Amino acid sequence: MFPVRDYDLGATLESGQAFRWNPVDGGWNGVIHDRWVHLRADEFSITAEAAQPVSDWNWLTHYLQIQLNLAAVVTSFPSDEPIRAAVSACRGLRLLRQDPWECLASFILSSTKQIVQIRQIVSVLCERFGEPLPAAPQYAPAFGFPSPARLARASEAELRACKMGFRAPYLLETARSVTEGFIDLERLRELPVEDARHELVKLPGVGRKIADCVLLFAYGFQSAFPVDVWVIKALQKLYFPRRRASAKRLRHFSETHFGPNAGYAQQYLFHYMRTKHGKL
DNA sequence: CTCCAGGCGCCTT
DNA sequence: AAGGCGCATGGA
Repeated sequence: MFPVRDYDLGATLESGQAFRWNPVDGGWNGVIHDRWVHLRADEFSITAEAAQPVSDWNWLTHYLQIQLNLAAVVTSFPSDEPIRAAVSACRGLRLLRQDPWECLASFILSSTKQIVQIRQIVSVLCERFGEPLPAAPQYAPAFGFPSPARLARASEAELRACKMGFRAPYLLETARSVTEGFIDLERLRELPVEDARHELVKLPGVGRKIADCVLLFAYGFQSAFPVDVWVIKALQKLYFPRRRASAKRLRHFSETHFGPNAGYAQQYLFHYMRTKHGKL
């Protein structure tokens, strides 16, 4: 059990940054670095149940970013009305610190897909290509996220059979690039964010948006600001309600307005737009 | 039925 | 530099 304040576990796990958390029994089942875990939360703490005895929970607390000072992050936001409304409506929403390969592969599969569909594709991919993992017996079987080497050995047809459509060759080529050492995902941690982004967008199927998702959700570069259709809607509606702003204008605004934790602000705007503000 | 979804790559201007 | 289009698949 981990004491936490101001942590909305459900919003965090289901806000479209990770795709493998399933709500069960008032909590969530998921897999972190090949370890099955059941999480539940109350007002003051998060409780974890693993399949096997755990002596060091660092993998979990790091993933959940339990030690992060959220108040300090929120204080760094600009004090304008839209971001205040988003923060107020999504109190306790956090950013996870995910595995780079799983995050990269998942977001390659995300383009022009709804979150529910991304979850479905990733689920089938893990069942077919991931390693079976020990899980608590009363729950569904668990699988690890397939390694780059395993997916590199798959055929494009096998991947297409997971319903990923035209994204299959992108995932396959990227898995091969990682396996063959064309890109070193661990080394990106040590690079400046611009250099890490430059490396990521070399991969097929990885443009600016998906690269920024990986930089933000896996590597913790909190200045990375993924601009997708929802964020464009949010920026347009909340910050430029009168005139239509070009994509370039919105991008420039996103890079200059939100400060050092812009990526965190982005997640609030994204979640606010999707859940609370969506029908406007 | 049509429209569009946490885009990207490639082709025109 | 900026904009248009096709790409699979399946909900709404």
